[in-house]
Amino acid sequence: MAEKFKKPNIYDVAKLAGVSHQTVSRVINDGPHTKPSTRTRVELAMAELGYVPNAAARALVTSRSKMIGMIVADEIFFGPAGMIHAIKNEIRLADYFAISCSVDGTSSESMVEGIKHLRRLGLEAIVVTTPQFDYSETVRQMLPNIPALFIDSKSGEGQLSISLDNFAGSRIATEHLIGLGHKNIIHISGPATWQDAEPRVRGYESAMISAGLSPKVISADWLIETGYKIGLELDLDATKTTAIVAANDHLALGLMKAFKERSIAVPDRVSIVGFDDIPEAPFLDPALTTLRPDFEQLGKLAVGLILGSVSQSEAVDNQTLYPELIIRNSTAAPPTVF
Amino acid sequence: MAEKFKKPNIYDVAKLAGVSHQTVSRVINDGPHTKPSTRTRVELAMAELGYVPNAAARALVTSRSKMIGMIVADEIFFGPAGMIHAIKNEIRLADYFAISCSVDGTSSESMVEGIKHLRRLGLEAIVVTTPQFDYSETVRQMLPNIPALFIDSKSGEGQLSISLDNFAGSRIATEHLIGLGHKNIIHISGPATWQDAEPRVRGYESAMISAGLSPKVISADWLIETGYKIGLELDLDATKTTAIVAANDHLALGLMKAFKERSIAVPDRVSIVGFDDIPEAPFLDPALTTLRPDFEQLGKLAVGLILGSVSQSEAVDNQTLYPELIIRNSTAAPPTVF
DNA sequence: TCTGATAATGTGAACGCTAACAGTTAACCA
DNA sequence: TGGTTAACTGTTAGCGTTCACATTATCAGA
Repeated sequence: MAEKFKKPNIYDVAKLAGVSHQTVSRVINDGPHTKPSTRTRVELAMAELGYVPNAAARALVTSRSKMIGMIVADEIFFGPAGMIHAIKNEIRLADYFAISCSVDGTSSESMVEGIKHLRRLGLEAIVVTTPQFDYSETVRQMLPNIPALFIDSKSGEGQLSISLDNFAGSRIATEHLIGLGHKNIIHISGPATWQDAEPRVRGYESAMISAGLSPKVISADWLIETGYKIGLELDLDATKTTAIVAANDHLALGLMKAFKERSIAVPDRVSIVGFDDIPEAPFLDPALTTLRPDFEQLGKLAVGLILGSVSQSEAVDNQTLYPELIIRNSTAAPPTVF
Repeated sequence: MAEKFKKPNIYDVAKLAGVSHQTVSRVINDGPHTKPSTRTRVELAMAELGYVPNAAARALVTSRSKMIGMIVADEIFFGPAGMIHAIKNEIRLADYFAISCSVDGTSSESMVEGIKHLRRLGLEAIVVTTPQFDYSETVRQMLPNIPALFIDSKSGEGQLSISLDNFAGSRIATEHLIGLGHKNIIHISGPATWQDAEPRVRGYESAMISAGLSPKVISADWLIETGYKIGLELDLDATKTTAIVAANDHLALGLMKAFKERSIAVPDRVSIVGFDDIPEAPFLDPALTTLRPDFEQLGKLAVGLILGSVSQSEAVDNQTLYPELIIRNSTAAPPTVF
């Protein structure tokens, strides 16, 4: 063990099994034209030597690395984290390797560094999850010749992209409130730099306008703290606001914290809907009504797309990536006063 | 672009620059003995051709892949996620590639599958973050000859391992409560299968015994739901309990939710300390006193260890991986009644 | 028993790079 | 000026695979 241990290669296996290296290669790759008896003999030899095929050598000759790169940003947030995790799992199930690289999603310099880092691996595809900015140009320039998939990217023209249906989700949430009888519903939006934020605004507006109500949007970011600050300042009575569609659960949580301090009852005085269904959501006070995205489905679709087993048009067709509305206790009918 | 595009190799660069391929190689690897003028000439040629070194070819000849594998489990939890993220970043800063593979930390079959998946890449090291079980034997058997680092692993004998000082953290938390005047303090522990849980119990017990108080532990897992259930059933008055050390923030959150429903005031009737400092902690009601681990430090230490720049004994010496106590509003002096 | 197909196996080269060494040029000092 | 050393550059081989092809074994059917 202490002395230099040389890993066995295909020739060592071949010699032990009494065949040529090419036959061993065929066994490894499930190639055709291999007699069952020789196959088992080779397999035995591989086991005995503890042989493990060398991915680098294979990659060199086939120029297929079996690796998929991932550029990820903002993975601290619940949404991105869920997506990334799901995609990684699918990549592995497809017998590929996922190599991810965290970048600062707001700095194109950091982005370039990340791509440079990944580039020499000879990736077969790349998945980019930078929810704040659109780096499709950068990626395409630095990595032409390999398919790139953008998650939650604004500009979907002529490139693989996929996203949760934020529009639909937001619309469903708003309709839920309208269905309960609310008229004055406001939306606390995510930051405009994030690609997710805008469709959530549009979904809300669309539902409001369809119901003959007038939308009102307050811009924010994704942070609990921001929700809290807004919650402290918001004058609900002036606008007769009885319900709020928050762009994510964290904003909703911040609002609730502030309302608690101000003795504004949720949902009696004001209803709140979130977005994400973070693990804490059911245990907040009150339990939060929210939208649950289907990350698993997204992962499957993503990997299907980049590996070419699903075409872009197909993906759009069975795009059942609607978030699901989970109704809990933070939403109720509006107070009768209004 | 449509027709087959052949990537330039080292010879193409050499030809364009009018040098030998070996000179190009020297430029790439910052080798010694290269005249500045030739160096720039080669660099220009590389830029012109868009040359990117092929990692597979290099790995093949040097048998150094520059890749570090990570076997991770339970990355949905805040603690593991933070560690993993930090370690990955450090790996990248060291100019290595991190390839992670998620496994089911409770199934050794899944573990074996994961290792098999990673093994053929010719990893230079492996980091194992399976907070529930100890897989050091499996890893050592399947991947002899490469250094393996275990995070939060119980059995640290003769192998690289590193962990947050859960014992110290838990002790500090308990001492904080004792310092406030509490006498009857209980601990809701994490699941025994997790390697983090036990030192937190011991830290609590140690502080209690040092103060001449008698410890009492209730076993749980990490889930909010479990904290909630325990909170619903707990008879604080019978035991005159005035403070609780929860093994993590989620348990604390569950407790608080239950206590709210039962109109048990926090911190007036009972103080609660958590562990993790999840992003939500400051915005719970009341804001949660908790312990914040230093993941960044852990990541640095981890990568230093596996790449050999830090020795195990050194690591133990400057092991400043104490979690920091963040005091918020969920802890206060005990009610005067008791 | 021979023929021609097809199944099974073997042979050499190539993938793109670096290690090891060999060779050449420049630099210095006496 | 020559000779010695250091700086620079080139040549060859080999890392462990797979690919394309060449070869041999097997087995029908006539």
